[in-house]
Amino acid sequence: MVAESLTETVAVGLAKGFKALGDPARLRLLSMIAARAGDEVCVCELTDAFTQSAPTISHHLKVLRDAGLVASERRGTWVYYRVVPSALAALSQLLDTSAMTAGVNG
Amino acid sequence: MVAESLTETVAVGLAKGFKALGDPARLRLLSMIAARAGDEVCVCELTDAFTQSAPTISHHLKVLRDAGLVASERRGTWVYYRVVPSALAALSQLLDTSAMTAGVNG
DNA sequence: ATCTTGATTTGACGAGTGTCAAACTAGGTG
DNA sequence: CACCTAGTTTGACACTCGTCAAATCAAGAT
Repeated sequence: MVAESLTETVAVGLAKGFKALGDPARLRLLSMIAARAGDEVCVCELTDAFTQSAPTISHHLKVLRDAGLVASERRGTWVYYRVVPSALAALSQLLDTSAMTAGVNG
Repeated sequence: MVAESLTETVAVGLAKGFKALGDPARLRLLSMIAARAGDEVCVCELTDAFTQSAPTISHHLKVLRDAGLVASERRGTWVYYRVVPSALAALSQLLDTSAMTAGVNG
């Protein structure tokens, strides 16, 4: 990761992703969804695991969805969420590169 | 990354880190600092590269510092910033694990 | 059609955030 | 000392965010 490669435009897009992760509730939501490993998680399961109200959970899921970190699908009465691995990988890679770059040379 | 391993307390700490990255200016700042690879970057260099005012840049650097992502040191008239690789690695790892977990199994 | 359950949307409110101008601190120079 | 440059802190303001209650939408059951 080089400074010149991170233009304002690119930074805005990436920041959107990190911003979505910048809330404990959303981080836990993503964690629970990711733990399903390919399977989806019903929203009802998620709301049950949190103290926050259903509208609040729905709001957080929307933020994660708008950031492209998760995707949702309705099947009958229930809505299922799953992670978007490539999106998470992109964010991870940015930090990983930074860490390595910082440790490798001088 | 398993859902049960991400307790509320842990989530709060990690979210703090991601939250600090959730702003384009801070992401670019971190990028510029990380690009120095072991060396430090003078604040004067950073302020010159941004359209925002010096107080604003100083504020963003403080947010990154409070999140433990960067460290600062004063030498004479100037203040130098450097990344904290372990902190970035921790955040990166969380996302990396998520992505892999989600892609590996069902 | 009516009712029930699951999920999202709307509206509102308090708390937090990004930004700048102005004031202030830290260190060096005349 | 006075002065200057580098950087941070303070105060203020508009804007966003997290949260919930109430209303609404979606799909099935009676």
